[in-house]
Amino acid sequence: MTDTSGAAAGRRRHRVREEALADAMRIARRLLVEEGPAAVTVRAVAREMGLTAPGLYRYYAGHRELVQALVSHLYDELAAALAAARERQPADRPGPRLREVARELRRWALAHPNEFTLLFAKPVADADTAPGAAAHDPSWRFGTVVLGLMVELWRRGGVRVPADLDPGWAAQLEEVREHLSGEPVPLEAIYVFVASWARLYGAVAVEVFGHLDFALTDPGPLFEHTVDDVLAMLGDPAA
Amino acid sequence: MTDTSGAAAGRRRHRVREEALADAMRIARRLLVEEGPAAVTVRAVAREMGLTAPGLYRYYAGHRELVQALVSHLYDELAAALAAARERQPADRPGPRLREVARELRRWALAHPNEFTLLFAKPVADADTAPGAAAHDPSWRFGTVVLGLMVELWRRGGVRVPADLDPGWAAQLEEVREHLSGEPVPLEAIYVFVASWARLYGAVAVEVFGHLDFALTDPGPLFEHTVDDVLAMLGDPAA
DNA sequence: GTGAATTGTTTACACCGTTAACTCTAATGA
DNA sequence: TCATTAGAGTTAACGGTGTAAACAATTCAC
Repeated sequence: MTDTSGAAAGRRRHRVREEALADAMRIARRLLVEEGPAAVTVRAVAREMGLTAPGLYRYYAGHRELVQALVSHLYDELAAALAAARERQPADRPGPRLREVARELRRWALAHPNEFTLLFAKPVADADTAPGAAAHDPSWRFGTVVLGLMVELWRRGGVRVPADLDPGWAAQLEEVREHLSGEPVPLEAIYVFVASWARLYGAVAVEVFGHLDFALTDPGPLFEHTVDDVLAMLGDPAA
Repeated sequence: MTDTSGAAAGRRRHRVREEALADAMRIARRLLVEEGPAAVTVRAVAREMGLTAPGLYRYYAGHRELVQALVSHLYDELAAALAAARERQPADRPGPRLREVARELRRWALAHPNEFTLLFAKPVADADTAPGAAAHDPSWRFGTVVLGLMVELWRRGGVRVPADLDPGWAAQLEEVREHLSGEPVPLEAIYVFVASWARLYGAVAVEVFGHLDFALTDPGPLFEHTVDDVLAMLGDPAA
């Protein structure tokens, strides 16, 4: 009647499919949050979508793909949260921006322990996360927010570059540099970036997984101290 | 015939039971290593022990208890490995001892990723790990090896205590202090211990979970640098 | 020897991932 | 327009899982 064009119909079926996929993600997410990682199951998601288990196979090739899609979805969400945090500070002050982003990373992780666990503690590297194929994997999307600010800090000078850079690293760090929008960042600075990144990420992980519970009820100040250190290492002029 | 004493029989049945428990742990461990965490299952362990699934319930109340026992077992093994590493350095040099222990922690984690994941990334604190009931939980057994060396370092002086200690921490740190064999360690020093511990643990975790793979093929030197920092923070005279 | 633990078993139920075969509906194309 | 085809969904089935109940057998204690 109104529109019998094939292209429009094609677009519509595509849209419906997209909505079903989004629905599955919404449900999987809720199961993860409310009942833990073990609850995000093919049958449970299918059930809540109003269809039988094999029906879900029209959308995901199996349980593995389902949770992989969820992981990717969560990386995007985290990246968006970090980007939003970054925008809460003036663009010309990368130091405060990085601090805000670091805080948001911790906040997000603490507020979403199940999600963070899924992202952080994938038992074994997915094999396609080998060094080199960095830019394509989902985790890059949120790491890049932090890395971008570090580049910004480097541009303003002040990053304390180490004198003795392990020679074996040149090749890999080179690889990372290529993904930094062609910035001529020296390898020594990239090394500092990686070290800083590892420190922030590690601090959050240790706290989220409760390995500080034996001593601290509020590790917040400890984390602030870590951020101070990292910013000092990156030569934040406002630190 | 030889011995019909009830006590001896009781001891024997007890020994047999202990052996069955040890057997279960051995099998669970192998399954964890060779086929991942998902493979350590009640039925699989029972099967390999030569009995039916419900039979295993005479030894473990359920799947949860089984893997909990495995976790405890692994904590003990890790603690033993760290203690052995500690003994590889002279007793009067706590700095090198701590370095050796830190290296062993990393080595163990990298050599046993599945085990480390199980220990580190328990999705949610087991609720009995709340601050206070520290000394009883299995993780204390291996954390104490590191903490003990830190106390030793403090005793030689040199630990840089922070001037501004968050007042809210006094109570919990006090709790930790009590488990340090009655040493009169100042709370500020204990704060440094916790911070150092978090840093080491976090560095290992980030590496084991592959979050440095995007940049580094060999994060070893980075870890050495972290140990340097920690030892400096603890005022190692030999650093 | 008798009673009671201890250690197993078989059976059963509900859930899981996944495959195969089938139906129905909607888009496609001559 | 009408036959064809691709897509979405179904039911049935297989092997795997955790766990509970009821039962049998062995071994310990007195």
